[in-house]
Amino acid sequence: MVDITIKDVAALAGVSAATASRVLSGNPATSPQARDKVAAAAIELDYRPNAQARALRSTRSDSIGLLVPDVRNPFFADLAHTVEQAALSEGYVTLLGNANEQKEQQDRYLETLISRRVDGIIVAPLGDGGGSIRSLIEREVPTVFVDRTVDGIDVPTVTTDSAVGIRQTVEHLASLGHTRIGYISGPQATSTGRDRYAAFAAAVTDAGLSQDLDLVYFGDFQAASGSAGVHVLLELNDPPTALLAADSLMAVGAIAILHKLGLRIGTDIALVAFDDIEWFALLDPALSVISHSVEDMGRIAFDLLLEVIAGQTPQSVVLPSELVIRASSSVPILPASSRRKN
Amino acid sequence: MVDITIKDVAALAGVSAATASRVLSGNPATSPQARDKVAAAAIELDYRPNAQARALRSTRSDSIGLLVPDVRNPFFADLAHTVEQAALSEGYVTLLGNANEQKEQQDRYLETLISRRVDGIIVAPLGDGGGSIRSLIEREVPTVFVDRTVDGIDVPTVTTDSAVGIRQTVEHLASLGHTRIGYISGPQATSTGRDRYAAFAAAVTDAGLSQDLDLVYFGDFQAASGSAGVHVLLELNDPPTALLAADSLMAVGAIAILHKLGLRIGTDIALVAFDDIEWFALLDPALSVISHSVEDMGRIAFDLLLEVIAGQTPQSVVLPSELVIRASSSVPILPASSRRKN
DNA sequence: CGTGGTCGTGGAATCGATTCCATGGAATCG
DNA sequence: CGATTCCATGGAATCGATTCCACGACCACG
Repeated sequence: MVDITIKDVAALAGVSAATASRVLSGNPATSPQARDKVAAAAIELDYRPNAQARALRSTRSDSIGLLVPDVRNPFFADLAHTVEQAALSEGYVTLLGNANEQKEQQDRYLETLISRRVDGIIVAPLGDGGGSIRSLIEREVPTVFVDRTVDGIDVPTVTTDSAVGIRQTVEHLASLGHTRIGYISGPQATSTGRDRYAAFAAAVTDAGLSQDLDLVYFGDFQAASGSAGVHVLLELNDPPTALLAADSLMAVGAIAILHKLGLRIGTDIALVAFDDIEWFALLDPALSVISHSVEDMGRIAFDLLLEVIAGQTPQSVVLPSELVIRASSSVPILPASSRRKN
Repeated sequence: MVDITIKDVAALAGVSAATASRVLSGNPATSPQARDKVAAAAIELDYRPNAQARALRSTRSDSIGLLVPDVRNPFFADLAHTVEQAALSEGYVTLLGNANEQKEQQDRYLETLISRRVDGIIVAPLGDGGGSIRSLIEREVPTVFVDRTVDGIDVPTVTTDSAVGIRQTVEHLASLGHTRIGYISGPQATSTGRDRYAAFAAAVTDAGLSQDLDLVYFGDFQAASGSAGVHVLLELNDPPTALLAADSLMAVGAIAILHKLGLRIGTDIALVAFDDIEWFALLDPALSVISHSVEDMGRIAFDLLLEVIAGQTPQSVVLPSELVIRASSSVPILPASSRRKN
């Protein structure tokens, strides 16, 4: 690697390194001549400042960290995209990390981000408030949580009020005649897993539907557990006639297994998924979803982070969710006798 | 931000910064007593080395850059995931950037990665060899291209031999009776766009099918252009009876518009997509695809990068592709007279 | 008992950029 | 015209960690 330093630029321009630095960082205390010479020299040499050295001295790195639980989850891919675009427009680079829904990898990435002295971190956290999450707070690294929260850790967050969408969904399914709704839950180690489960339980109770605990399967937000959940729920003596999956990947797993079992979604069994993904509208039948805005979530998270970096303590934001009804949950339930058996 | 430096650790341990540094970086020239005291002090203070300062002095940053054209494209999300896992297992952190299929943003990210002095860069490049791509080479930054190449830039690459899968697809469609295959191409500014188009043209010629130029639509690898392509191709006086989309996002766009037009995929029109995405198997009918291994591509790209960083010049690798036949292209073509009109 | 060698250690230089401080020349004012 | 302010500039300190170099302590050998 051929490295060109500010001294090379200064030498070619015939000024000192100090002056070169001033010109290159837009310090007004420079003469037009110096400005021209340094600018020309920098272009001539194709000079790129060493971000390491700059950050070392000025204690800012113009970079933020974004830690998501799974890049392959379209929701988080979209989130990464919007955060990155928002950050870029403010001159920040986003270092994206992937925790793979594993606390261990999350900790490893947080360590790295801390030691790289990023200016701030946006994280969709998992696990409890232990490990590196705690370090983050103790070291006063500007931090914002997205999508999920952590008990006992008080940082600004951007979350979705899942309860509204889930209540709408349960009421919608109840109005179609469903009395037994199967719920494929997220892990209780995540706040979204817990919140959505609580919202589901409350909505089911209020709607006067079956509160049979067997109707809940606890997955891990990954596709395979969606398949497993469907398997378990359909094995019940009195299986559900409708399913609600707590995230898109588990919904994908559920769809795959329902296809394999020969069950027609929307006719034999209703299905609704949390998270609105472009692909869901393309399925046949199109999937009903509980929708919330990733764009808003990403942009607001970054805005909050900027405020935290500036030393303020902004209020947390809760975004709405709402049911979008499509073909996968629009047909009234058939009498049990006329339903196909698998 | 509360920062604890190596001096704090050294002071608490009662040794000099030099000794503390030696202990912490595993230098053998240290006494057991010093080792114990420094280790205890580091834990006591929850010390994290400043990666900036370390990288500044030692000229390695233990990080690599990965630049993809679009994180929201499942193929690249998967690629990011595999590269990241491979890198992590070797102690490297991956800084992921998103070019958004725009040369300008690609250049901006490359600038940033260069100035952060990453140890190496894996990039799925776009555009010609100008701009920052050229700087990369001139500065001898260890670089590996994945998925795509750039004319005139000679760095190790990992690509897919699209020709085999495309030839299989054309032959397969021909055997079902299709004579007019519509092709939704990627942009000719990318090597994959050009290669796949050339492969398609050659295969069509060899199979003795229509070489009508109107049957080719040039898209941009994004969903909207898939929809536009279908629109244009179906407007032809003699429209195609089968479609091949050059990537998954354009296939998604194509599927969306075909649904809207009321055309049944697999029956009214055959459809095959390049890139095997989990979701494609879930569609009804399941989508035939040209499959190639992202896992191999990501892992090999990282292996090559390690070799380049070590000063070697490894051979480029070309991975195979193959047709996977599913329901979207398995029914022989119906006589034109019996087909539905849109 | 003196010399040579090993070994752990601390001081100081270093990486590249930024920034404080002092300097000298030009400009402005009384 | 002398005194004061202003401003561009270069020298030097600085950020935090690594590493070269030299020093002193200790052991061993002749």
